[in-house]
Amino acid sequence: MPELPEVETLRRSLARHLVGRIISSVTILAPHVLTKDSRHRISQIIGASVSDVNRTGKCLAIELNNDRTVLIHLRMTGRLLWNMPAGSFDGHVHVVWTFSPSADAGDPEDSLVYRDVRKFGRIDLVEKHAAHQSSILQRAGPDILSVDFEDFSTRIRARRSQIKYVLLDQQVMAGVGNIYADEILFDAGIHPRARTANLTADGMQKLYASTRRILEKAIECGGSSIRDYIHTDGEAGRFQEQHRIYQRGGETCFLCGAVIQSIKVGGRTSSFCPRCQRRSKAA
DNA sequence: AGTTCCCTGAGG
DNA sequence: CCTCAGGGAACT
Repeated sequence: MPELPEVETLRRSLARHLVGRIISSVTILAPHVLTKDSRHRISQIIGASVSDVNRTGKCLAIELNNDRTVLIHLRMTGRLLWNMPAGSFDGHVHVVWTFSPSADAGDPEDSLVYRDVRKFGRIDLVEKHAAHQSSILQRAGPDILSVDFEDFSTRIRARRSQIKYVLLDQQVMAGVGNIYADEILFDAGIHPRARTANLTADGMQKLYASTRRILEKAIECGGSSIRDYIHTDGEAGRFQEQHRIYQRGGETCFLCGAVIQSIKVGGRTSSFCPRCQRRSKAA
């Protein structure tokens, strides 16, 4: 569920907390969440300091000053929590990093916890120049906010399929998941099952504009907090208050009052307004 | 492009 | 108790 806006919100707060800090220890409680070949190399990060925190799609990259990178993909239920009280640790805490106090500020020792109820998330440790070969990144296309209109439309049109299926395909472009795919398609007035080959020039323009508008607005709101999703410091995002279509099947459309439909596309629940999102018109 | 798997909490 | 959701890989 953390998608591009949630991961970008995380990236910003991690960058604030971590850059310049030295990793003093790593405790692995569930080896399973580390990729196989990184498990025995994890000690390579001890003593290194964090130089930067980057993001591609839904993947976080914690860059270290020893030419190593820690890649983290949270999948469904992964969470990164800053200074989680040790007393509230439960069976879902899988990795704990500690950071030594910075020399100048006299900070206390801080910790970053990786907690993941379903254990779908993955963490990898790679050499910086080989990060794109990690099992977490090797299939990912470019970050969807990094492409221009030309590239965007070329990539979409290269797949002859249902538009929502293509938006969810991280190989085409990375970052959009089920929530934002539904919100973007509603905003653009495009049916989730519209064939990419049938998109008009105007439809493609709208799709590009809506993708940027929705994702950028969601980032401004600190992402969406649904179910138990919270950010590193425990605060919630606010974009869920602006959801107009996601998980609203059976309710009425805010724009036209029609009953919102719920169908499956690519195995994912998809809500759309049958009046605002015409399949035949493709926008 | 559909299915299965991973995994667990939530809801019926 | 049973069923389902869901990101992504792997398989068909």
